Amino acid sequence: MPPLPISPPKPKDATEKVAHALALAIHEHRIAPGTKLGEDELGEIYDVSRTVIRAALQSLAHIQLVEIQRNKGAFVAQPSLREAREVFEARALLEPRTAGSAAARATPRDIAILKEHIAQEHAAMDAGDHGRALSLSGVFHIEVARIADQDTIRQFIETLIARSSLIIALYWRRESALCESHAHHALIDAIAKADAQNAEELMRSHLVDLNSALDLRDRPTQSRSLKELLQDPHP
Amino acid sequence: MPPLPISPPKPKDATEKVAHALALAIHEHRIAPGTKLGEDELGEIYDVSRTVIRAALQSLAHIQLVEIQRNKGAFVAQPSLREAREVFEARALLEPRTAGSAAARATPRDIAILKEHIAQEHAAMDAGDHGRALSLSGVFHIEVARIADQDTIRQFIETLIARSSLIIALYWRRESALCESHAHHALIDAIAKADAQNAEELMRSHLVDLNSALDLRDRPTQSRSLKELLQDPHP
DNA sequence: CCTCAACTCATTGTATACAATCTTGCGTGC
DNA sequence: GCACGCAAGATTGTATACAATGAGTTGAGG
Repeated sequence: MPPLPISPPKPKDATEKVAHALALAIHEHRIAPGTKLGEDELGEIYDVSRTVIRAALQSLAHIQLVEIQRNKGAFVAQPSLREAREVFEARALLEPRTAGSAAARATPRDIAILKEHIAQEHAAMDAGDHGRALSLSGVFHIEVARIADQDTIRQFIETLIARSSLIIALYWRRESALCESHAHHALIDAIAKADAQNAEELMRSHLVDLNSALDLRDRPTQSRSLKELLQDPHP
Repeated sequence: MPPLPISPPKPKDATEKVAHALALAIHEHRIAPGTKLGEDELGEIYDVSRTVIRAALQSLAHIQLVEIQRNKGAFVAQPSLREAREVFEARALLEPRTAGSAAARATPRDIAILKEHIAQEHAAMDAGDHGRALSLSGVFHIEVARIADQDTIRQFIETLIARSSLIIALYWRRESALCESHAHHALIDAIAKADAQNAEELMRSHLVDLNSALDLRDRPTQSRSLKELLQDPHP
């Protein structure tokens, strides 16, 4: 039996490598929303040509992790309040049912993979690496969707998780705990018991909790700098 | 008041132009699933360099209209039976609620746009241009999602509609009618009356009808050539 | 001292050239 | 005659070079 694949399968070509590396950096909050991603700069960092960089950026733009402005370049996306709300509405629509399906289909191996996730999340937390813990908790949701064995919906959820990472970076209420591993642990239990209804309900409340850890209220002025607001007001 | 925008906004750069042209050709069933899309060939047709063609193909690959195989090239996608079922499951999950939202938000102008769609569908049908009629009926669904004013879900629906076009090309039961304009007309009425519940139910049954016009039963052997099946068994 | 405009420079959009990989056809050996 | 292997052609993957657009700067004029 091959080792448990925690991360998605290794990318084969240079473009995917760069795209994954960038996506990971964004998910782990090592690059802030709004950051300019210059092509030459990235090309030098990853030691590939701009051709590869551009392909990777386009790929990330399609899942809305970065925003490409014609003749201006690529920036790490800054989801608006409205987009943030939409993303979590869509997650609330898709993920609970998916968790239920996962509970109905999960194999012992799947459970092991999920538990391995939890372990890694804890390890990252203990190491104080909040970015990595957050990233892993996103992958957890994707893994649940994978177990549900619905590729189409899983792909949608992947993009929603990706955008959620940006949303958390922008709108997380710092006084809130956002300690996801407890909710994830309960979810694993339900899935392991093939209790679809409970899994569905746990996922639903987990998403509600996540939402309340965010500050998605309307606000007259944003906290970001005026310059950023003027150069990228989400047209 | 500007003219009613039936099609999405005009693409600005060469890449988008090519991507839209290719997507339209696929939606109108002018290119069959499985067709090889050579880069040089397309470059000559659209009079742009392979750089542009590759970007367009990657864009289409992301919405799964084409499948790119490393070092082999791009092909018009051939959704498997399983994928076909998943796509319609996802549509059933997303579109009815979206139609309900659309009914709650539609403006008179929105209604006019939808009616214009119906008219164009009828015109295409009368002209015997089934491909164009089919493509327009897809755009109708996208337009409903736009009216619902949920960009995130609209984007998901767009990809589902795109793939549906391929699925219809592959699995349509020719004895079936697939005459969508009646269902669309009823839907417009419900939306115009702001009857969300009725719109939701009409969309649901419309999707059921669509599904029964397809033959998604398991089949031991496919109707396509052995070579195609062996070179692209959907790994 | 401030404003505006033109120019320079940096960055992106596109095209072309080179390298790597796959397909295909032919030739050799059995 | 058939199968295997090798080589030539074709196609994609990547890098580089050129063109076009935008941003920042510097200078003159008010």
